[in-house]
Amino acid sequence: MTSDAVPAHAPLELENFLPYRLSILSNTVSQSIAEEYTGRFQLSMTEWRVMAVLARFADLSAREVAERTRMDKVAVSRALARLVEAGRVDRSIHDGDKRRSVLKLSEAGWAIHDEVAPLAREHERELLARLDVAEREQLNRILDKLMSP
Amino acid sequence: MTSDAVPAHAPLELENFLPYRLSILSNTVSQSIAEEYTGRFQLSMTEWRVMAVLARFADLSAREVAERTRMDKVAVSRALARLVEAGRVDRSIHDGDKRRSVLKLSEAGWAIHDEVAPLAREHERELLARLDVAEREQLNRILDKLMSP
DNA sequence: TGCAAATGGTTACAGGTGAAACTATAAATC
DNA sequence: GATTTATAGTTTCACCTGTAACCATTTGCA
Repeated sequence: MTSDAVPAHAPLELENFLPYRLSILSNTVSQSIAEEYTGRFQLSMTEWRVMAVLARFADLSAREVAERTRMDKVAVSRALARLVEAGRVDRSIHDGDKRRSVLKLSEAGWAIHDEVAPLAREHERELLARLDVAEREQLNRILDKLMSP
Repeated sequence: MTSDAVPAHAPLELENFLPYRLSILSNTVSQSIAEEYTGRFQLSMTEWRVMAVLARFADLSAREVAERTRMDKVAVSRALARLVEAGRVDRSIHDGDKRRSVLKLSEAGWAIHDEVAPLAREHERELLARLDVAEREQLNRILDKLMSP
């Protein structure tokens, strides 16, 4: 008989499983922001991330953009190709190292940035509005701990 | 002169921008778990999610799996096709509705589940070990608030 | 009953993605 | 200074993804 040999299995409760919860939340938030700019500016999420980094740190190389965005260097290369093609990013070659590119937002890139950045900020504001001041501090501290090396 | 007409621009500080931090953390965590099973079991992340849901709730339809995993119905359809093909999920047809499928893990599916689930749990345990008890409670409460409808 | 609308699921298409291979340049080593 | 090794960036390949169109079945309703 097998009646006393049935294994327990112990399935995950996805709804309480932290990695799953983080994934759902992150996707929901990122997608709702992306909806605002993908249609309006023909801008993919990876492209926007590259632009946001170049807005904050000018004259980066492609590798540095990849490090800052934590994106794959191939993804960055392709996003940059589209952004340069669209005239949103200016690419030149590094003075002392002909392998490196030197990247910065163009006028047109800044114009888009200055429209998208407030939209993104507004989404963050709405999200944080669900939390009180103490919870926001807690969240920041917790994320710091979870993301530390 | 333009010296008093330079616009502020106000780029996002990605490193303090909540949606971005969530995205980085979520991707890091999910990928480190996925590394454990993609190579060993030829199992994609979407397939694992489908299996985890079917482990917890048997006899779901594909649409119900999509709802529970919050995945696109097309993604679910394709993951199921692969899982059924690999003999990891049994698919039959609903009694009173010939459109619906009725899905459950097979023996082989359960065997994989019983290896992967502990790996996933161990990763969550390691992640949560960075937090004290109070912080864990705070995180759960905060995620509930952020994810509520 | 008959027919339009809704639903479950799959397929086609048009991208996007990472791993690995590749090119060009620079740095290190001898 | 020549040769090996490392680095920046692109291209190729094989695969994954979402949207829209599609088929089959069921439901709603006249």
